[in-house]
Amino acid sequence: MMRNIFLGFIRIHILHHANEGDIFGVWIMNELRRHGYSIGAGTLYPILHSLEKEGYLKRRDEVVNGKVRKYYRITEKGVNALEEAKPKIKELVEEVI
Amino acid sequence: MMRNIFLGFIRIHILHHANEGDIFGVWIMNELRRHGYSIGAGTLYPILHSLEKEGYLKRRDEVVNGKVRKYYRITEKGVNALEEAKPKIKELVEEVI
DNA sequence: CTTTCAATATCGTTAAGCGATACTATGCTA
DNA sequence: TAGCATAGTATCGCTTAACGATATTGAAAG
Repeated sequence: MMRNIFLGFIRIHILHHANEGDIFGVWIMNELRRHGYSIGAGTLYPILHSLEKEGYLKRRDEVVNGKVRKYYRITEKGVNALEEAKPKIKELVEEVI
Repeated sequence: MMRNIFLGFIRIHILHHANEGDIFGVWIMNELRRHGYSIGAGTLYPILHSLEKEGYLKRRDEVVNGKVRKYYRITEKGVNALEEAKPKIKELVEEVI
């Protein structure tokens, strides 16, 4: 029951965090686990790729501690999508809560 | 983007309405359309069936205008699930909004 | 007993989620 | 400079969910 909702929300959460700073796959997985949710790599990475492909995120490769990380940051299009989504989500949630 | 979120929410919406009164398939479809969302029969009915099977809803058949309707109403288990879900949803949404 | 109609049900296809496993590129060690 | 260890990313194959389209149901009307 909650898993569905969480999954529906995951793209919004990703955009939200990518709006506040640079994020990367493993960081997101940890962040979500901190909040009691978990997502596998096989789910997360395809989502990141599609968000990038659709222009909501942009990618920047960087070497950190000798390992390559793919940092993602929100784009203008992503910001717009996020801002458009917020009131709709609010409406959707407030009816029930 | 919004479709995902809406779909994640649909079970909660169904439970919510089934908590306020008797509901049935077509009514739900219309109710959602009023709010700007749509769901096909091929998606909705399997969801209703599974919610019933898992004990969140109970069904009652009734004849209305010479047609058989399957009315659904929330169960005790459904009420519990709904009440448990609310604060989690709130938390999930408030971080982003 | 045939037709009509609102409503429900399901079939076959497409898309999404997921665990498991493999890959990549760098720094470290010697 | 060859070899190894490791964080992080990528993808394969399977399972489950969403969906449009089409079929089925059963009471009532004629």
